[in-house]
Amino acid sequence: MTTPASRHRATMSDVARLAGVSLKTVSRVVNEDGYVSAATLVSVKSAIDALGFRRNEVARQLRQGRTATIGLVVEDQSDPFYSYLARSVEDIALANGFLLLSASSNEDPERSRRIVDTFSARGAAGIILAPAQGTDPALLRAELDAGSALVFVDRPVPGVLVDTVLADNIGGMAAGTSHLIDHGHRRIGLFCDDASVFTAGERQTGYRSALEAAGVAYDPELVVMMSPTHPSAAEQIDRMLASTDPPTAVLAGNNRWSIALLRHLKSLDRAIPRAFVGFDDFELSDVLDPGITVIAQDPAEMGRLAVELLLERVAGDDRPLQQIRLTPRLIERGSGELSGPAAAS
Amino acid sequence: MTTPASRHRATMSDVARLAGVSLKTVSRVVNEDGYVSAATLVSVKSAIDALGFRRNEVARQLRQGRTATIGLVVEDQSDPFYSYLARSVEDIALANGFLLLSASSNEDPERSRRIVDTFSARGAAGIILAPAQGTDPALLRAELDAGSALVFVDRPVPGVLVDTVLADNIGGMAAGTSHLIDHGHRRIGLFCDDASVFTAGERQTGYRSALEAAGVAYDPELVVMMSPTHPSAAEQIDRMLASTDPPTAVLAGNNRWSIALLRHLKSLDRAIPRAFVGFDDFELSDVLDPGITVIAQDPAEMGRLAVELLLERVAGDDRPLQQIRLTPRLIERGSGELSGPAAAS
DNA sequence: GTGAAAGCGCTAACAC
DNA sequence: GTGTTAGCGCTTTCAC
Repeated sequence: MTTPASRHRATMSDVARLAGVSLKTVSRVVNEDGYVSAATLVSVKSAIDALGFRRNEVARQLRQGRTATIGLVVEDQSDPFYSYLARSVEDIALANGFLLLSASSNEDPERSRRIVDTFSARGAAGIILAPAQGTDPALLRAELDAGSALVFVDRPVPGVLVDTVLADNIGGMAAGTSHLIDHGHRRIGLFCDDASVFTAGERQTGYRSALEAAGVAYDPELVVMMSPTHPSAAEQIDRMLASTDPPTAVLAGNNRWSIALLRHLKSLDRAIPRAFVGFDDFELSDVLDPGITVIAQDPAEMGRLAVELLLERVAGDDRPLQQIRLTPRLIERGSGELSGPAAAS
Repeated sequence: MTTPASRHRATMSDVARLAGVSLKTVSRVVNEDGYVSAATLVSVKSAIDALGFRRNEVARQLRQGRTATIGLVVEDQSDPFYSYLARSVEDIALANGFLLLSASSNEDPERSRRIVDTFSARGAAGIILAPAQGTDPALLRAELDAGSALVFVDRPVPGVLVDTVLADNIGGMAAGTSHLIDHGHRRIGLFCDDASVFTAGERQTGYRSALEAAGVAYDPELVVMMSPTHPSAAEQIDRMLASTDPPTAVLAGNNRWSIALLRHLKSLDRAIPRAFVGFDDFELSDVLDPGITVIAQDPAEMGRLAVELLLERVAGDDRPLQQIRLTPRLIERGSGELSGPAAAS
């Protein structure tokens, strides 16, 4: 291994001494700020090269009171929905000279709070947050009062008014439900997360409103709301499919539920129960047979809008609050177009 | 909990003034360092609460000359392989009080260099790097000389000696190739990235060595090496499958190639050509029909080992260089067990 | 047990 | 054009 007790990193003073100028002149050169004569410019630049000087960003940050860093907190960085969102945030942040601190809340409000707290103490210029359920509004308000910029993605925190980018979960799920109804289904199962998860609550609302609009009675036996990793999730799937009046079509409330359902159905060696529509697109949805019809969100677009809003606020934008809803897109691939018992045209 | 009136963040001096003690005493309380009498402890703590004081980490970092931050640079944060790796790094970093700066190199050495540079200027205690092909060893050595700790994951940079965690790409791909040979295949196609990508080069070596060990002649017509997103990738797949003596089995060099191949085959409405084995596991590999046999890496384990090595170095560990190779695991799911024309037992 | 003073490396304000 | 002086908020050193 190299460097136990090696080279000290050169500072601006070192450069100034070598170039025979003052500290401030070096600062001017490094920051391309103010006027420096051609001759000093050259000598300072060569001193910088000779010493391998690089500006210490921590010192700069302390002096300026702000940093070119933004924090991103999502539920799980390894969930494809969030990893696409994160990648998009990263690209735009980097292009604007900002670095990204990122972390996963694990849907734990305490972990989320600790992360936001630390990001803030590190002087993050702003934070993009997909708040965990149960996040305390008061703590976030304190954060705002302390001067942090904040943008919510995917879900809001009731009572905290900041720029927000959400999907139209109600409209999206209503569209997916109507799509199945249009193909003759009347008994449509819904598997989604617990209603305490904001998006799951909205999606359930969309499901019910589409049923109602079509005059189909709501049957609670057809709705399972829990995490797909919950111990009894598989059992609930079996119970619903084995009931005396089983669903002829199934809706999955998010990508994790889609995958859990498809995996479980395959393990039963049972075809998709006539029809299937999933919320969120996922890799290989088009390669399965039949292709999986989905209500696709655009996580990259969500990330892009969030980071652009944040960067504008950081730059001093004081427009009124922005509340954006992105419209999901129904992508027909086959699984959602399998006809039910009472097929319409 | 409401905020103090001021929009200004309270400092240690503010707390000291309110508590009627010196700055240093507050520092002692905040850092739980040295002895403070019970009475002062109480008054300082209540002043901290009253003002909503939180230590300014940037100032602390400047003074201490180090930060509790580690940087992670991968090819693409939204690639599942790297997102699992990143998630694992994040969890262990957070558990040790470190935050994660993360970015994607996009396989661009210039972007990678800029990121590493910035991480370093921000005082990252260490960096975990999946180096882009073409990364300049001299720049990384300069980084090391400046005192940064560095660990490579997934690939090394020739000539830069730091702790490294790699997969046994040669052994893994040899095992996958032998598996197909054992099932009677003699003409085995290989699709992988260009050999300039370290892992692709090693995997091709593993493929060739397994062929050689079995006395099967190497046929360059059966090997395509390029990015699966390369404009002519689809054309190359078609060409190989339509040749007069097509492969009876196919190997994919990574998860992106597996998905590209499966998608393309589906679009041709063509079954997997007798047999298929992919390097890297991927979501839904078990749900496809037949299930996809893979040579699975363990990205979470790779991340865990890398961050643990890094944290130990940061803590002053000076053991000799660690060079770890993780053994991939062949997971049989059906697609790799379809017999070829000359099936053995 | 506690405090005063110095200084981390930089930028802001204002000289000259 | 360039330099001087402060000081960001904290930790370190050393004195009491």
